Amino acid sequence: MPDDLHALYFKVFNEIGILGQLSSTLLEARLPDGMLISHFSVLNHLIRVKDGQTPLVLARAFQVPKTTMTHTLAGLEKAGLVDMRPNPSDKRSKQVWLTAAGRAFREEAIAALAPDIAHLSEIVPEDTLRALAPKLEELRQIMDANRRT
Amino acid sequence: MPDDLHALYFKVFNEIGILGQLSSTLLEARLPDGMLISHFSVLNHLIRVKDGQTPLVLARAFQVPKTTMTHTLAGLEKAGLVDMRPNPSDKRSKQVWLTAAGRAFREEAIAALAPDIAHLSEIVPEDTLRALAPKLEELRQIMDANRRT
DNA sequence: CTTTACAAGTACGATATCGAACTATATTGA
DNA sequence: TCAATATAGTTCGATATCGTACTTGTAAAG
Repeated sequence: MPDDLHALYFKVFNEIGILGQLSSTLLEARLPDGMLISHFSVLNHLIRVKDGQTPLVLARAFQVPKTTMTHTLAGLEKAGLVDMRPNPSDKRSKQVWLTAAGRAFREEAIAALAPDIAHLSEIVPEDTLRALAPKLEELRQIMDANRRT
Repeated sequence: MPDDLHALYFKVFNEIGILGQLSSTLLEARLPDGMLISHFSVLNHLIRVKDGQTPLVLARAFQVPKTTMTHTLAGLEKAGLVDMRPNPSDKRSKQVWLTAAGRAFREEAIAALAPDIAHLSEIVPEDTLRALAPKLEELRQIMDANRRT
C-alpha cells in the first residue's frame, strides 16, 4: 500500500478525532450538572437505533467494557432517564428502556445546542456540511458493519 | 433557524462523534501496553503543530483541564518520549520538547495501523476519503479558530 | 518599591473508565 | 441427563480525568 494512501486515511481519521474532541466539549458544556457525554450518547443511541436493547449490546455499540456500561446505565436509571427491566427471554439479562423523561432530556439537550449551532452556521458554510453529511454517514455505516469487536 | 438546518448540523457532529469513538478504539488497540490515546495525541500534536509549547497551551489545544495535561505529560516524560524544560521567558512555566524516542514512537504507532488501514481501504472507497479530507480539514480549521475556550 | 490582581503549574480528593475475578443462568455435547 | 463450557451482568481494585485549592512567579496600579 502506497505511503500517500496510508497518509490520506490517517489524515481523515486524525481530523475526525480532533473534531470529535471539539464537539464533545461543546456538547458537554451544555449538559446539566452531573450529566456526561456517556449518558447523552446512550440516550441518543436508544432513540436513534431503538430501545429495549441489553446492556451488553450497548457496550458493544459504544466499544466500551461492559463494566463501564453498567456504571453509565446505573447513573441514567438513578436519574430516571431509563428503565432497567428483566429480559423475558434470558434470566441473566436485562433490557434498557427509555422513560418519557429520558426522551425529553435528549430533546432538551439538543435544543440547548441551538446557540452553538447558530454560531456554527455563521462561520461554517452550509454547503460544507451538506457535502459532509452523506459521506460521513457512508463511512460510519461501513465501519459499523465491519467492526472487529 | 429552521429545524432541518439544526438537524443537519447535529447529524454531522453526531456522525463525527461516532466515528471518533470507533477510530479511537482502533488506534488504542494498536498502542503498546500502558500507552493511551491521550499520550499519542499529544505526541502527534507536537509533531503536527510544533514542539516547545507550554503545558497550558497544550491543555487548551485539547480542551482538557490543565491538571489532566500535567498528568499526561508526566506519563510521557516518565516514558522518555518528551523533555520538560524550564521556560526561559517565564519562570513559572515549562516547555515540552519531543525526544528522538518520542518522534520514533509516533512513527511506529502510525506504522502499526497499517493492517487496519489496509483493511479499511478494502471496504471504504478511496473516493469517499478523498472527498472527505478537504472538507473535514476546512471544518476543523474553522472550529479551531473559533474556540470559545 | 509595594501592594494587589492575575497566570502557570501542582497537590489532592472525587468520579469515570477499565480489567480481572466472580455469580447466576444458558448452551453444548457426550 | 448432566457435566463442561460459555455468556450476562456485577463487584472490586487500579488509573485517567476532572474540579478546587494552593504555591510560585508575573503584571499592573498606586
